Amino acid sequence: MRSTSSNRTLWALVDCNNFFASCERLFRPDLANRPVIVLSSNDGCVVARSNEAKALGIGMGEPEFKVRPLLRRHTVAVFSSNFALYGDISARVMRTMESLVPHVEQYSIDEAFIPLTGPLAANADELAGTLRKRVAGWTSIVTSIGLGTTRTLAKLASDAAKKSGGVLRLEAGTAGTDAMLAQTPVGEVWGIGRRSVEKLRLRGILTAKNLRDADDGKTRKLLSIAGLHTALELRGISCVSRTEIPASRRTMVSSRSFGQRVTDKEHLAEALAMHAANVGERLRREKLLCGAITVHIRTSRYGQGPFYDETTQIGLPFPTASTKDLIRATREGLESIFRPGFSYAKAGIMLFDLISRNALQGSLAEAVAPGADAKRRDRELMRVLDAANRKFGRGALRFAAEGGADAPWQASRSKRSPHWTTVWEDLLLVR
DNA sequence: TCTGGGGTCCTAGGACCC
DNA sequence: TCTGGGGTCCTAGGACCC
Repeated sequence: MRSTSSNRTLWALVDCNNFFASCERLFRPDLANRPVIVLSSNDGCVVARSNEAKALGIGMGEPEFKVRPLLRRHTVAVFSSNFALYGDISARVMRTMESLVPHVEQYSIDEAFIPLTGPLAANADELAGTLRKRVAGWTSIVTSIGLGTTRTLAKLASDAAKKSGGVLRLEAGTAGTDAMLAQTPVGEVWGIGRRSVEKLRLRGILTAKNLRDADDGKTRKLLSIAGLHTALELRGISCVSRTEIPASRRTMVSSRSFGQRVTDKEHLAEALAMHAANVGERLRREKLLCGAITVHIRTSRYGQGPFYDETTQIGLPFPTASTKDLIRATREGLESIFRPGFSYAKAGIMLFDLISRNALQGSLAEAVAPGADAKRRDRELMRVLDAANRKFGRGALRFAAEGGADAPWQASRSKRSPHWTTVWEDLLLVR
Protein backbone atom coordinates (compact mmCIF):
# COMPACT_ATOMS: atom_id res chain seq x y z
CA MET A 1 0.00 0.00 0.00
CA ARG A 2 1.29 3.45 -0.87
CA SER A 3 1.43 5.94 1.90
CA THR A 4 3.15 9.30 2.08
CA SER A 5 3.02 11.84 4.83
CA SER A 6 0.92 14.14 2.67
CA ASN A 7 -1.99 11.75 2.10
CA ARG A 8 -1.94 9.87 5.38
CA THR A 9 -5.05 10.19 7.50
CA LEU A 10 -4.84 12.14 10.70
CA TRP A 11 -7.51 11.34 13.24
CA ALA A 12 -9.33 13.85 15.40
CA LEU A 13 -11.27 12.73 18.43
CA VAL A 14 -13.78 15.31 19.61
CA ASP A 15 -14.97 14.75 23.18
CA CYS A 16 -17.64 16.80 24.95
CA ASN A 17 -16.42 17.83 28.39
CA ASN A 18 -18.47 16.46 31.33
CA PHE A 19 -21.23 15.92 28.80
CA PHE A 20 -24.30 14.95 30.87
CA ALA A 21 -23.48 17.49 33.55
CA SER A 22 -22.96 20.16 30.87
CA CYS A 23 -26.35 19.32 29.31
CA GLU A 24 -28.05 19.79 32.68
CA ARG A 25 -26.47 23.21 32.97
CA LEU A 26 -27.56 24.48 29.56
CA PHE A 27 -31.02 25.46 30.78
CA ARG A 28 -30.02 26.24 34.36
CA PRO A 29 -27.66 29.23 34.34
CA ASP A 30 -28.05 29.37 38.11
CA LEU A 31 -25.88 26.23 38.27
CA ALA A 32 -22.93 27.87 36.49
CA ASN A 33 -20.44 27.59 39.33
CA ARG A 34 -22.11 24.95 41.44
CA PRO A 35 -20.94 21.33 41.43
CA VAL A 36 -23.28 19.19 39.30
CA ILE A 37 -23.54 15.40 39.05
CA VAL A 38 -25.76 13.02 37.07
CA LEU A 39 -26.82 9.59 38.36
CA SER A 40 -27.43 6.29 36.56
CA SER A 41 -30.75 4.47 36.40
CA ASN A 42 -32.47 4.11 39.77
CA ASP A 43 -30.23 6.97 40.91
CA GLY A 44 -27.66 4.25 41.64
CA CYS A 45 -24.23 5.66 40.91
CA VAL A 46 -22.50 8.74 39.57
CA VAL A 47 -22.08 8.76 35.79
CA ALA A 48 -21.11 12.39 35.14
CA ARG A 49 -19.51 15.20 37.11
CA SER A 50 -18.86 18.87 36.50
CA ASN A 51 -15.32 20.11 37.16
CA GLU A 52 -16.40 21.43 40.57
CA ALA A 53 -17.81 18.00 41.48
CA LYS A 54 -14.57 16.31 40.37
CA ALA A 55 -12.63 18.75 42.55
CA LEU A 56 -14.68 17.61 45.55
CA GLY A 57 -13.31 14.11 45.01
CA ILE A 58 -16.53 12.52 43.76
CA GLY A 59 -15.44 9.52 41.71
CA MET A 60 -16.81 8.25 38.42
CA GLY A 61 -19.10 5.26 39.01
CA GLU A 62 -19.27 5.78 42.76
CA PRO A 63 -22.51 4.68 44.43
CA GLU A 64 -24.65 7.65 45.33
CA PHE A 65 -25.18 6.59 48.95
CA LYS A 66 -21.44 6.67 49.60
CA VAL A 67 -21.07 10.30 48.59
CA ARG A 68 -24.41 11.49 49.97
CA PRO A 69 -22.94 13.36 52.96
CA LEU A 70 -20.49 15.11 50.65
CA LEU A 71 -23.31 16.06 48.26
CA ARG A 72 -25.27 17.63 51.08
CA ARG A 73 -22.32 19.42 52.60
CA HIS A 74 -21.42 21.14 49.35
CA THR A 75 -24.98 21.59 48.04
CA VAL A 76 -24.19 19.64 44.90
CA ALA A 77 -26.90 19.78 42.23
CA VAL A 78 -27.95 16.15 41.64
CA PHE A 79 -29.82 14.91 38.55
CA SER A 80 -31.26 11.58 37.42
CA SER A 81 -30.28 10.64 33.87
CA ASN A 82 -32.32 12.39 31.19
CA PHE A 83 -31.37 10.60 28.00
CA ALA A 84 -34.00 12.32 25.89
CA LEU A 85 -32.19 15.59 26.60
CA TYR A 86 -28.63 14.23 26.15
CA GLY A 87 -29.50 12.48 22.89
CA ASP A 88 -30.98 15.64 21.45
CA ILE A 89 -28.02 17.84 22.44
CA SER A 90 -25.65 15.17 21.11
CA ALA A 91 -27.37 15.25 17.71
CA ARG A 92 -26.98 19.04 17.62
CA VAL A 93 -23.25 18.78 18.39
CA MET A 94 -22.76 16.17 15.63
CA ARG A 95 -24.68 18.25 13.08
CA THR A 96 -22.63 21.30 13.96
CA MET A 97 -19.39 19.43 13.26
CA GLU A 98 -20.80 18.14 9.98
CA SER A 99 -21.06 21.75 8.86
CA LEU A 100 -17.24 21.95 8.87
CA VAL A 101 -15.95 18.50 7.84
CA PRO A 102 -17.18 15.95 5.30
CA HIS A 103 -17.20 12.93 7.58
CA VAL A 104 -18.10 12.59 11.27
CA GLU A 105 -17.92 9.09 12.73
CA GLN A 106 -19.98 9.21 15.91
CA TYR A 107 -18.45 6.85 18.45
CA SER A 108 -20.60 7.42 21.52
CA ILE A 109 -23.17 9.88 22.73
CA ASP A 110 -20.47 12.46 23.47
CA GLU A 111 -17.55 11.54 21.20
CA ALA A 112 -16.81 11.43 17.50
CA PHE A 113 -13.82 10.46 15.37
CA ILE A 114 -13.14 12.66 12.36
CA PRO A 115 -10.73 11.45 9.66
CA LEU A 116 -8.66 14.30 8.22
CA THR A 117 -6.88 14.02 4.88
CA GLY A 118 -5.23 16.41 2.42
CA PRO A 119 -5.61 20.09 3.28
CA LEU A 120 -7.75 19.29 6.35
CA ALA A 121 -4.86 17.26 7.77
CA ALA A 122 -2.33 19.93 6.86
CA ASN A 123 -4.24 22.53 8.84
CA ALA A 124 -5.49 20.20 11.55
CA ASP A 125 -4.68 22.37 14.55
CA GLU A 126 -6.43 25.38 13.07
CA LEU A 127 -9.43 23.25 12.07
CA ALA A 128 -9.65 21.80 15.58
CA GLY A 129 -9.79 25.32 16.99
CA THR A 130 -12.56 26.24 14.56
CA LEU A 131 -14.54 23.10 15.45
CA ARG A 132 -14.33 23.88 19.15
CA LYS A 133 -15.39 27.46 18.63
CA ARG A 134 -18.35 26.60 16.43
CA VAL A 135 -19.65 23.80 18.65
CA ALA A 136 -19.40 26.07 21.69
CA GLY A 137 -21.09 28.91 19.80
CA TRP A 138 -23.96 26.89 18.37
CA THR A 139 -24.63 24.47 21.27
CA SER A 140 -22.82 25.91 24.33
CA ILE A 141 -21.03 22.57 24.74
CA VAL A 142 -17.29 22.74 25.44
CA THR A 143 -15.15 20.10 23.74
CA SER A 144 -11.60 18.76 23.87
CA ILE A 145 -9.96 17.59 20.67
CA GLY A 146 -7.15 15.08 20.35
CA LEU A 147 -5.23 14.73 17.10
CA GLY A 148 -3.26 11.58 16.35
CA THR A 149 -1.93 9.39 13.57
CA THR A 150 -4.19 6.57 14.82
CA ARG A 151 -7.51 6.53 16.66
CA THR A 152 -5.82 5.23 19.82
CA LEU A 153 -3.33 8.13 19.83
CA ALA A 154 -6.11 10.64 19.12
CA LYS A 155 -8.09 9.28 22.05
CA LEU A 156 -5.13 9.56 24.37
CA ALA A 157 -4.46 13.08 23.09
CA SER A 158 -8.02 14.19 23.80
CA ASP A 159 -7.68 13.12 27.44
CA ALA A 160 -4.55 15.20 27.77
CA ALA A 161 -6.18 18.06 25.86
CA LYS A 162 -8.70 18.45 28.69
CA LYS A 163 -5.93 19.76 30.92
CA SER A 164 -3.89 21.61 28.33
CA GLY A 165 -6.30 24.03 26.74
CA GLY A 166 -8.51 22.11 24.38
CA VAL A 167 -6.39 20.76 21.52
CA LEU A 168 -3.42 18.42 21.62
CA ARG A 169 -1.60 16.38 18.99
CA LEU A 170 0.21 13.05 19.39
CA GLU A 171 2.20 11.77 16.45
CA ALA A 172 4.00 8.46 16.57
CA GLY A 173 7.77 8.78 16.57
CA THR A 174 8.14 12.28 17.98
CA ALA A 175 9.99 13.06 21.20
CA GLY A 176 6.93 14.75 22.69
CA THR A 177 4.76 11.70 22.10
CA ASP A 178 7.45 9.40 23.53
CA ALA A 179 7.63 11.45 26.71
CA MET A 180 3.86 11.52 27.00
CA LEU A 181 3.51 7.74 26.52
CA ALA A 182 6.19 7.14 29.14
CA GLN A 183 4.14 9.12 31.65
CA THR A 184 0.81 7.49 30.85
CA PRO A 185 -0.28 4.50 32.99
CA VAL A 186 -1.14 1.67 30.62
CA GLY A 187 -4.69 1.46 32.00
CA GLU A 188 -5.45 4.88 30.54
CA VAL A 189 -4.95 3.55 27.02
CA TRP A 190 -8.16 2.94 25.09
CA GLY A 191 -8.93 -0.80 25.12
CA ILE A 192 -6.83 -1.68 28.17
CA GLY A 193 -9.21 -2.41 31.05
CA ARG A 194 -8.77 -3.51 34.65
CA ARG A 195 -8.05 -7.17 33.88
CA SER A 196 -5.45 -6.39 31.27
CA VAL A 197 -3.72 -3.87 33.55
CA GLU A 198 -3.26 -6.63 36.12
CA LYS A 199 -1.84 -9.11 33.59
CA LEU A 200 0.51 -6.49 32.20
CA ARG A 201 1.67 -5.37 35.63
CA LEU A 202 2.89 -8.88 36.43
CA ARG A 203 5.17 -8.62 33.43
CA GLY A 204 6.46 -5.18 34.26
CA ILE A 205 4.41 -3.40 31.59
CA LEU A 206 3.21 -0.33 33.42
CA THR A 207 3.07 2.52 30.93
CA ALA A 208 1.70 3.12 27.46
CA LYS A 209 5.31 3.24 26.24
CA ASN A 210 6.04 -0.18 27.80
CA LEU A 211 3.07 -1.64 25.92
CA ARG A 212 4.05 0.02 22.67
CA ASP A 213 7.56 -1.43 22.89
CA ALA A 214 6.61 -4.91 24.15
CA ASP A 215 7.20 -8.03 22.07
CA ASP A 216 4.29 -8.60 19.65
CA GLY A 217 4.09 -12.35 20.27
CA LYS A 218 3.90 -11.87 24.02
CA THR A 219 1.30 -9.13 23.75
CA ARG A 220 -0.81 -11.27 21.46
CA LYS A 221 -0.62 -14.22 23.83
CA LEU A 222 -1.42 -12.10 26.87
CA LEU A 223 -4.18 -9.86 25.54
CA SER A 224 -5.27 -11.58 22.32
CA ILE A 225 -5.58 -9.88 18.97
CA ALA A 226 -7.35 -6.79 20.29
CA GLY A 227 -4.47 -6.04 22.68
CA LEU A 228 -1.91 -6.43 19.91
CA HIS A 229 -3.88 -3.99 17.76
CA THR A 230 -3.76 -1.47 20.59
CA ALA A 231 0.03 -1.82 20.85
CA LEU A 232 0.37 -1.34 17.09
CA GLU A 233 -1.85 1.72 17.18
CA LEU A 234 0.42 3.25 19.82
CA ARG A 235 3.23 2.77 17.29
CA GLY A 236 1.26 4.70 14.69
CA ILE A 237 -0.02 1.70 12.72
CA SER A 238 -3.77 1.89 12.15
CA CYS A 239 -5.76 -1.24 12.99
CA VAL A 240 -9.29 -0.08 12.43
CA SER A 241 -11.05 -3.40 12.94
CA ARG A 242 -12.10 -2.78 16.51
CA THR A 243 -13.63 0.60 15.82
CA GLU A 244 -15.18 0.15 12.43
CA ILE A 245 -18.81 1.10 12.37
CA PRO A 246 -20.71 -2.20 12.09
CA ALA A 247 -22.73 -2.71 8.90
CA SER A 248 -25.81 -3.42 10.98
CA ARG A 249 -26.42 -4.25 14.58
CA ARG A 250 -26.31 -7.89 15.72
CA THR A 251 -28.17 -7.71 19.01
CA MET A 252 -30.63 -5.49 20.78
CA VAL A 253 -30.91 -5.32 24.55
CA SER A 254 -33.41 -3.98 27.03
CA SER A 255 -32.77 -4.62 30.68
CA ARG A 256 -33.10 -2.70 33.91
CA SER A 257 -32.78 -3.02 37.66
CA PHE A 258 -36.03 -2.64 39.58
CA GLY A 259 -36.85 0.31 41.81
CA GLN A 260 -37.68 -2.25 44.53
CA ARG A 261 -37.06 -5.98 44.90
CA VAL A 262 -39.65 -8.21 43.22
CA THR A 263 -40.84 -11.65 44.37
CA ASP A 264 -44.07 -12.01 42.39
CA LYS A 265 -43.90 -13.81 39.05
CA GLU A 266 -46.60 -11.57 37.58
CA HIS A 267 -44.51 -8.48 38.32
CA LEU A 268 -41.55 -10.08 36.53
CA ALA A 269 -43.85 -10.86 33.60
CA GLU A 270 -44.89 -7.20 33.47
CA ALA A 271 -41.31 -5.96 33.51
CA LEU A 272 -40.38 -8.39 30.72
CA ALA A 273 -43.43 -7.32 28.69
CA MET A 274 -42.31 -3.70 29.08
CA HIS A 275 -38.87 -4.66 27.74
CA ALA A 276 -40.54 -6.55 24.88
CA ALA A 277 -42.55 -3.45 23.97
CA ASN A 278 -39.40 -1.36 24.14
CA VAL A 279 -37.32 -3.53 21.77
CA GLY A 280 -40.35 -4.11 19.54
CA GLU A 281 -40.65 -0.38 18.98
CA ARG A 282 -36.90 -0.11 18.26
CA LEU A 283 -37.01 -3.08 15.86
CA ARG A 284 -39.81 -1.45 13.88
CA ARG A 285 -38.08 1.93 13.86
CA GLU A 286 -34.89 0.32 12.51
CA LYS A 287 -36.86 -1.86 10.05
CA LEU A 288 -35.53 -5.09 11.56
CA LEU A 289 -36.95 -8.48 12.50
CA CYS A 290 -35.56 -10.80 15.14
CA GLY A 291 -35.39 -14.58 15.11
CA ALA A 292 -34.50 -15.42 18.72
CA ILE A 293 -34.78 -13.87 22.15
CA THR A 294 -33.16 -14.53 25.52
CA VAL A 295 -34.89 -13.83 28.82
CA HIS A 296 -32.82 -13.04 31.87
CA ILE A 297 -33.76 -12.65 35.55
CA ARG A 298 -31.54 -12.35 38.59
CA THR A 299 -31.33 -11.39 42.23
CA SER A 300 -28.91 -8.78 43.59
CA ARG A 301 -25.19 -9.46 43.64
CA TYR A 302 -24.78 -7.30 46.71
CA GLY A 303 -27.72 -7.89 49.02
CA GLN A 304 -28.05 -10.80 51.38
CA GLY A 305 -30.19 -13.80 50.56
CA PRO A 306 -29.57 -16.56 48.01
CA PHE A 307 -28.24 -15.57 44.61
CA TYR A 308 -30.04 -16.69 41.48
CA ASP A 309 -29.17 -15.73 37.92
CA GLU A 310 -30.67 -17.53 34.94
CA THR A 311 -30.99 -16.95 31.23
CA THR A 312 -32.93 -18.91 28.64
CA GLN A 313 -33.23 -18.64 24.91
CA ILE A 314 -36.50 -18.87 22.99
CA GLY A 315 -36.49 -19.36 19.25
CA LEU A 316 -39.29 -17.57 17.40
CA PRO A 317 -41.20 -19.61 14.82
CA PHE A 318 -40.68 -16.87 12.22
CA PRO A 319 -38.75 -13.55 12.23
CA THR A 320 -40.90 -10.89 13.86
CA ALA A 321 -41.03 -7.31 15.09
CA SER A 322 -44.43 -7.67 16.72
CA THR A 323 -44.62 -6.71 20.38
CA LYS A 324 -47.31 -9.37 20.77
CA ASP A 325 -44.99 -12.15 19.61
CA LEU A 326 -42.16 -10.83 21.79
CA ILE A 327 -44.36 -10.66 24.89
CA ARG A 328 -45.52 -14.22 24.28
CA ALA A 329 -41.90 -15.39 24.02
CA THR A 330 -40.84 -13.59 27.23
CA ARG A 331 -43.75 -15.26 29.03
CA GLU A 332 -42.62 -18.65 27.79
CA GLY A 333 -39.04 -17.94 28.86
CA LEU A 334 -40.11 -16.72 32.29
CA GLU A 335 -42.14 -19.89 32.89
CA SER A 336 -39.05 -22.00 32.28
CA ILE A 337 -36.62 -20.12 34.55
CA PHE A 338 -38.74 -18.55 37.31
CA ARG A 339 -38.11 -19.98 40.79
CA PRO A 340 -40.28 -18.83 43.71
CA GLY A 341 -38.71 -17.64 46.93
CA PHE A 342 -36.11 -15.25 45.50
CA SER A 343 -36.01 -11.45 45.71
CA TYR A 344 -35.40 -10.46 42.12
CA ALA A 345 -33.48 -7.27 41.39
CA LYS A 346 -33.32 -7.18 37.61
CA ALA A 347 -34.90 -8.55 34.45
CA GLY A 348 -34.07 -8.10 30.82
CA ILE A 349 -34.22 -9.47 27.32
CA MET A 350 -31.81 -9.65 24.40
CA LEU A 351 -32.70 -10.14 20.74
CA PHE A 352 -30.56 -12.17 18.32
CA ASP A 353 -30.59 -13.15 14.68
CA LEU A 354 -31.60 -9.68 13.53
CA ILE A 355 -32.37 -9.36 9.84
CA SER A 356 -33.55 -6.51 7.67
CA ARG A 357 -37.30 -6.41 7.17
CA ASN A 358 -36.77 -5.89 3.47
CA ALA A 359 -35.05 -9.26 3.26
CA LEU A 360 -38.36 -10.95 4.01
CA GLN A 361 -41.15 -8.65 3.04
CA GLY A 362 -43.14 -9.60 -0.01
CA SER A 363 -41.77 -13.09 -0.24
CA LEU A 364 -44.19 -15.57 -1.76
CA ALA A 365 -43.59 -17.98 1.08
CA GLU A 366 -44.75 -15.41 3.58
CA ALA A 367 -47.84 -14.41 1.62
CA VAL A 368 -49.18 -17.96 1.47
CA ALA A 369 -47.89 -19.12 4.87
CA PRO A 370 -50.45 -20.19 7.45
CA GLY A 371 -51.61 -17.25 9.54
CA ALA A 372 -50.61 -14.67 6.92
CA ASP A 373 -53.82 -12.72 7.50
CA ALA A 374 -53.25 -12.57 11.24
CA LYS A 375 -49.72 -11.32 10.64
CA ARG A 376 -50.95 -8.55 8.37
CA ARG A 377 -53.46 -7.45 11.01
CA ASP A 378 -50.71 -7.56 13.60
CA ARG A 379 -48.43 -5.32 11.52
CA GLU A 380 -51.24 -2.82 11.10
CA LEU A 381 -51.83 -2.80 14.85
CA MET A 382 -48.14 -2.10 15.50
CA ARG A 383 -48.17 0.72 12.95
CA VAL A 384 -51.06 2.39 14.76
CA LEU A 385 -49.44 1.80 18.15
CA ASP A 386 -46.14 3.40 17.07
CA ALA A 387 -47.90 6.36 15.46
CA ALA A 388 -49.91 7.01 18.62
CA ASN A 389 -46.86 6.80 20.86
CA ARG A 390 -44.90 9.13 18.61
CA LYS A 391 -47.69 11.65 18.77
CA PHE A 392 -48.74 11.45 22.41
CA GLY A 393 -45.47 10.39 24.03
CA ARG A 394 -43.80 7.13 24.83
CA GLY A 395 -46.05 4.62 26.62
CA ALA A 396 -49.26 6.52 25.84
CA LEU A 397 -50.61 3.36 24.25
CA ARG A 398 -49.40 0.04 25.61
CA PHE A 399 -50.24 -3.60 26.21
CA ALA A 400 -52.09 -4.52 29.39
CA ALA A 401 -49.38 -7.12 30.04
CA GLU A 402 -46.89 -4.31 30.66
CA GLY A 403 -48.61 -3.20 33.86
CA GLY A 404 -48.79 0.40 35.01
CA ALA A 405 -46.17 3.15 34.95
CA ASP A 406 -46.43 3.28 38.74
CA ALA A 407 -45.69 -0.45 39.25
CA PRO A 408 -43.33 -1.12 42.16
CA TRP A 409 -40.64 -2.57 39.89
CA GLN A 410 -40.34 0.57 37.74
CA ALA A 411 -36.96 2.29 38.02
CA SER A 412 -36.91 5.37 40.18
CA ARG A 413 -35.44 8.64 38.84
CA SER A 414 -36.65 11.20 41.27
CA LYS A 415 -34.32 14.01 40.24
CA ARG A 416 -34.85 14.09 36.48
CA SER A 417 -34.65 17.48 34.77
CA PRO A 418 -37.39 18.55 32.31
CA HIS A 419 -37.24 17.40 28.68
CA TRP A 420 -36.17 20.94 27.73
CA THR A 421 -35.76 20.34 24.01
CA THR A 422 -37.99 17.39 23.10
CA VAL A 423 -41.37 17.87 24.81
CA TRP A 424 -43.59 20.88 24.17
CA GLU A 425 -44.77 21.11 27.77
CA ASP A 426 -41.17 21.28 28.99
CA LEU A 427 -40.04 24.11 26.71
CA LEU A 428 -38.45 26.98 28.58
CA LEU A 429 -40.74 30.01 28.87
CA VAL A 430 -39.22 33.47 28.46
CA ARG A 431 -41.21 36.19 30.14
C1' DT B 1 -31.20 0.29 53.09
C1' DC B 2 -28.83 2.15 48.65
C1' DT B 3 -23.77 -0.39 43.43
C1' DG B 4 -26.41 1.40 35.44
C1' DG B 5 -27.66 0.01 30.77
C1' DG B 6 -26.56 -1.01 25.98
C1' DG B 7 -23.37 -2.58 22.98
C1' DT B 8 -19.11 -5.24 20.48
C1' DC B 9 -15.48 -8.61 19.82
C1' DC B 10 -12.63 -12.66 21.08
C1' DT B 11 -11.76 -17.33 22.73
C1' DA B 12 -12.40 -21.96 24.38
C1' DG B 13 -14.77 -26.01 24.16
C1' DG B 14 -18.46 -29.20 22.69
C1' DA B 15 -21.17 -31.20 18.86
C1' DC B 16 -21.08 -32.77 14.50
C1' DC B 17 -19.30 -34.13 9.98
C1' DC B 18 -16.38 -36.64 6.82
C1' DT C 1 -7.28 -56.56 18.30
C1' DC C 2 -7.57 -52.17 16.10
C1' DT C 3 -10.46 -47.01 18.01
C1' DG C 4 -8.02 -40.23 13.70
C1' DG C 5 -7.86 -35.76 12.92
C1' DG C 6 -9.19 -31.64 10.95
C1' DG C 7 -12.78 -28.37 9.80
C1' DT C 8 -17.03 -25.83 10.96
C1' DC C 9 -20.70 -24.20 13.65
C1' DC C 10 -22.64 -22.83 17.95
C1' DT C 11 -22.67 -21.12 22.62
C1' DA C 12 -21.13 -19.43 27.03
C1' DG C 13 -18.21 -16.55 29.20
C1' DG C 14 -14.73 -12.94 29.49
C1' DA C 15 -13.19 -8.36 28.54
C1' DC C 16 -13.79 -3.91 27.06
C1' DC C 17 -16.11 0.53 25.78
C1' DC C 18 -19.08 4.82 27.01
